[in-house]
Amino acid sequence: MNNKSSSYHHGDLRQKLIEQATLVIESNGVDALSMRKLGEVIGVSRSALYHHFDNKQNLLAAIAESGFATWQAITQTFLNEDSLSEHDKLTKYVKGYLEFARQHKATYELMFGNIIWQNELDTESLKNTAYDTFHQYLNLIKHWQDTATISSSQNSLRLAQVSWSTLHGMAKLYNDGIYVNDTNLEELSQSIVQLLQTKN
Amino acid sequence: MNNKSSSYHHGDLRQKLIEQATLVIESNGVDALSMRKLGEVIGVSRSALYHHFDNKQNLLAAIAESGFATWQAITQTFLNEDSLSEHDKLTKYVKGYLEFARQHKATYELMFGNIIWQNELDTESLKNTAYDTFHQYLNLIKHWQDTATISSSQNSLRLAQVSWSTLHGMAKLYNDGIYVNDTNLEELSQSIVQLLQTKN
DNA sequence: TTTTATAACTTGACAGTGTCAACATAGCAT
DNA sequence: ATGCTATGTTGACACTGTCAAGTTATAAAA
Repeated sequence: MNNKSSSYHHGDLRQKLIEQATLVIESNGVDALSMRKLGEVIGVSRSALYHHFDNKQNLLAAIAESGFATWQAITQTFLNEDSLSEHDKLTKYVKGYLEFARQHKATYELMFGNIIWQNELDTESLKNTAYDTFHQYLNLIKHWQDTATISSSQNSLRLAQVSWSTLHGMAKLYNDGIYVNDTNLEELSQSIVQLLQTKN
Repeated sequence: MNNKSSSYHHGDLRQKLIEQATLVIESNGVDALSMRKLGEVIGVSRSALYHHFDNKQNLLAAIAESGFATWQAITQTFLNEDSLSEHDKLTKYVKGYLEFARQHKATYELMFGNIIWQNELDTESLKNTAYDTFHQYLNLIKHWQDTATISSSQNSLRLAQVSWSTLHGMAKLYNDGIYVNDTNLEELSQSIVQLLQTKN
């Protein structure tokens, strides 16, 4: 009775699934994630997962959402540090973005990948979270333009879109194995900041 | 001796497979491609494909390689037009890149995706082709810096990496469904060009 | 021309996948 | 105690990529 009751109802299975799935994809890639194996590792039958996620894609979406939360927490940490200059915050944002993408390759892939964005899923809250992240970035761009930290010769929205594209593109090119030399990331961060600072 | 043109039951199956597979992925996405169905549609057994490609990934790599060839041909067309100014060529390159990515979503995804770049496959020639493409872009950046078409305040290699990241990131964000408004692409192209032109 | 070697192709099989229907149980609220 | 619901299980289905073993068509060699 003791062992049976303790092993039947898992209690926090949903959270455990997200955590274990994240572990798997970060060490072996998104494609290596199997619903059946995931249940096996946790010690639960293959169908149990479907009481917590309608399908595999929704599990992946949950991982992505927790990824956005992590990134939001990271940025809040240094954006609230009063001792940092605006320029330092900009540099930290750029470097931090690329580091986050590198340290959570698979999660980052999910956050901005077609698996989540091209299909109609239960991703309403995820899409809102993602939009919040971009909206916060747009506000930062505006603020840095106001404080003359970066060039204000361009429309804020477009500059935000273009510069975020740069961050995303570099993260992808690195993560997907096209930019292989990791010591470059520091230099490339500097280049991005420099490009944003140039005026005309 | 010319082996590939020699006709058997099917003539040039290898080429047909690439063409049909491209059709499938461009209309239904890379994930929708099934080796078995592909053979079925062409009228050949499931195992026939493996006499032309060691595995599915190598078929995808072949599609990617033909994608690089297409892109190379497109750029050559307008880069050789003497009537165009350097500034026009730059604009055409940026707009053309984003349009190419949009018109060949799935092929573009393969060209720069982890499927090809993260595994060790028969991709030596593919990787060389890809490297040639980037090398040509780097030379263009140098040339445009020499002709004062764009800013020369940054190291050429780094500027090439950063600006290519911008192109790639924007293409990905658009293709993966995060940037949904297609009328933006024209404006965003202008923004990229403008950013490259600014001097300090 | 006949033989032979080889490239192209087929069938059968295996291990794996996501997901659903049907059933079973645990634990809580009534 | 009774019933409800969340949570779990097993069996099954229709897929998937890929390989081993066998077959045939065609080009080269005899």
